[in-house]
Amino acid sequence: MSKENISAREGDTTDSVIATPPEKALRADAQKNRDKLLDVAHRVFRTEGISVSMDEIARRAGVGVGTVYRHFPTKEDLFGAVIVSHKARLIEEANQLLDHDDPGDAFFYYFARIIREGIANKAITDAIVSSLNINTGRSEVARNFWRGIDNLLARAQHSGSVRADARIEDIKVLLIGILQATGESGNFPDRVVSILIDGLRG
Amino acid sequence: MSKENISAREGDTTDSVIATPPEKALRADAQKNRDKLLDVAHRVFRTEGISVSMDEIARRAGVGVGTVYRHFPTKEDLFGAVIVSHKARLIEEANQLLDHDDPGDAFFYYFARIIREGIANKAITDAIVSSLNINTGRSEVARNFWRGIDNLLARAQHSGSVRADARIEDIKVLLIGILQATGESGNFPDRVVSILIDGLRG
Amino acid sequence: MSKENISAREGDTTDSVIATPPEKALRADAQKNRDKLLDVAHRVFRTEGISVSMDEIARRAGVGVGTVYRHFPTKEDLFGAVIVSHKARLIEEANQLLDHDDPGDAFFYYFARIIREGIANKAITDAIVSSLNINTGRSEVARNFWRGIDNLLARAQHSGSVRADARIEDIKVLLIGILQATGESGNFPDRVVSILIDGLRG
Amino acid sequence: MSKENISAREGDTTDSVIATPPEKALRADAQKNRDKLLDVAHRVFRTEGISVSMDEIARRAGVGVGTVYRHFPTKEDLFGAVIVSHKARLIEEANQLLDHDDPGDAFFYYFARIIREGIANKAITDAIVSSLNINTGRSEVARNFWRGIDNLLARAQHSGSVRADARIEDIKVLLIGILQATGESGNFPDRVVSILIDGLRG
DNA sequence: TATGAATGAGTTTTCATTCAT
DNA sequence: AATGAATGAAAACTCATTCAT
Repeated sequence: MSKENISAREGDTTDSVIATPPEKALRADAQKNRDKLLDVAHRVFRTEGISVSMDEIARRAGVGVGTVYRHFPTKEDLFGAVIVSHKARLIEEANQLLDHDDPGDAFFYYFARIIREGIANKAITDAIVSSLNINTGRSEVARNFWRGIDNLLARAQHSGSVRADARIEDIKVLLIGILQATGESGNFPDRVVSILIDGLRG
Repeated sequence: MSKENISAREGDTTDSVIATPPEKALRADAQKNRDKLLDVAHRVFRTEGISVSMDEIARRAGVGVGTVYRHFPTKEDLFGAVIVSHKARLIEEANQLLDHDDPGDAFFYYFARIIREGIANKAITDAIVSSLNINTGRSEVARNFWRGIDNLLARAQHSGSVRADARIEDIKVLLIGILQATGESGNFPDRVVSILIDGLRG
Repeated sequence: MSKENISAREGDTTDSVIATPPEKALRADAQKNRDKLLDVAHRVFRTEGISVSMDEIARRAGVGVGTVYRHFPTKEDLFGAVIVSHKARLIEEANQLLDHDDPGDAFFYYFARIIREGIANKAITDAIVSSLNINTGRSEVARNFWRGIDNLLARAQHSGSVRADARIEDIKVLLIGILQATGESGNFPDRVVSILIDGLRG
Repeated sequence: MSKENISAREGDTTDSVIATPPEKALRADAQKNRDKLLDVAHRVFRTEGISVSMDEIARRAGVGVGTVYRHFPTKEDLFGAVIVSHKARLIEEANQLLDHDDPGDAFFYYFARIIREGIANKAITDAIVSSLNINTGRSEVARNFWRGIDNLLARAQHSGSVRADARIEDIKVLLIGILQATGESGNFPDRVVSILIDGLRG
């Protein structure tokens, strides 16, 4: 598997999916704060894990805690929002990969892609990991995220590149597992990914 | 991989290694409390993870916190004690598997075995996970645990049953990953294990 | 020794040094709480010593423990704050006494002054006592405090009013000793001070 | 002041006064435990201060905590007992000094003697220090201890060697003060004692 | 009588969440 | 709307004292 034979969209960060806030439109300054908070939360959750205090997040975002709570009534909500924004980006990428010539390459590339993203950004790992819990998908985005992979998987299986018995749940487990296990190191685990992909081949 | 062609010791729980309490013999009542505490800690760590408070453990064991601390001076100590008893059992099993006829079967069986144990007991998962971080192995038991797998791995690679480029670190990542990923479900992830094992074959 | 021939500032409590709160201006309510806390801590440390719990201080101040910790992240910090305010006042006074006409009177007055302060406030005693142990002076304030006395001592010795062999360490011991010994009583020990001063005369 | 011109009884440790336990006669083994406990408590209070736990004392004495509490119903009681045994020895010495030729020497020697003892043995310091609190003397021994000094003081004042206005309370404060202040150092504070004695001269 | 296991209130400190300014 | 001060329920751990063995 190589991502070279794929029209890679490395820096593609069109947040079109995130842009839609839950409720009504926010005032400009409120939206700015919300973005700032998500941005800070991303960085902070990535480096420190979910254990950072809300005060710390508020401090780094340069706002009061009250403001954090205005936007995210619960710490879990903030964390969830971080998850969502990351997933949105990846969902888009999955959709584009559906058009790729080689279904096997597309799937394996995406599989490795997610791991790569997660390694480089603990927030994504957290996002994916926690999306297991919200399993059936409390959020639309979480559902879409896994559906994106599922589509690539189905196509790859249909083409015979991926073993027929693999299910999306298994992919979930593999991804979540490897992401959590390598989360701290920061290095892409080539051999391990290679093992997983070989195990997945049809 | 099939565990059937192995003199399986599924229920084998000979705790010969664990049975030896650290110090001298305890008074009857103290021993009863210590056992009760370990028992409660097992169950509680398994279901709720290590986040349970010592007060909660004391409450469920029907003793005062002071008693918990008399037996286990630190929460880490209590957690460690729970872990050690499990690991000790697994280590013993690994050593016995070194004598098995088919090195490949032995390794793959043990690989699955650990996952099975971890699935059944969150404490084991936590233990294995934390032993990765302390990498070189602060504790003798942790070192022995990984050494046991490494021995089986080397033998299986030598016989050609496992791919030559796999290293013990990769096995760690795979185990830790899958254990964390499936920890909540409680079911043995047959297909996922099959994928991993296929990916590991020589 | 007589403090009468000195422009005595018995009640002089110009807190010019203390008056400046550490950081920025606090919100009205926060400042009120901070003041209340310092006030309570003063009284409580004075009467009960530093063994009082933070909960107790919070309770007496009519605030939650969290509030105490917001203002003083550590018990030591709270204690330190109480102390600093007292020492700051005494340091200033020592500096002013350096200008006094009679070096002997100045020294003896200050010597008695400190005792008087310590008698009236157990926190000061504790502070002075603890500043002995940290000998070289962990805190700037502690160093300045003793330097203030040392300056007065040197001047008095040079003028022949105080025995030449006395060293600042001796003064420390005498002050600390008498403060601790009379701490509980609450009365100024006239005769004892007189004895000490006679023993110190040149 | 010199102790050389006095028939010094440096090692004199006849505990005749202590030997009388509060209640009835104890069984031999019980008495042995009581002695052991006092011995340990002496050493331990001296070096660690009153903050040592009862468990620690029991451990060092090689008995169970229960035994400690059988002999001393309260930690305070144990501490009190330590105090008493030390005072008893000093009381005897004071009584013998009443026969000394030079009343001034006798008093000053005893004064220094107590300091010396206290410096060498924090338990004594604690004993004397805490006897201030039990002021009027909850215990007979405490009363006798101070009466011993008072007798020496009166005789010295009558002979004109000690200033007439000094009272036993002042001596208390001076002793307690210097003992507490130099307690940690372990060195006899020559200059400070010299200052005190000069201040006390008639 | 001795032992040491058990107790549990109390200690310092943290942090998600609420609410007055 | 934003702020950040206040809250108080934990959490881990200690230790004087009691009591079953």
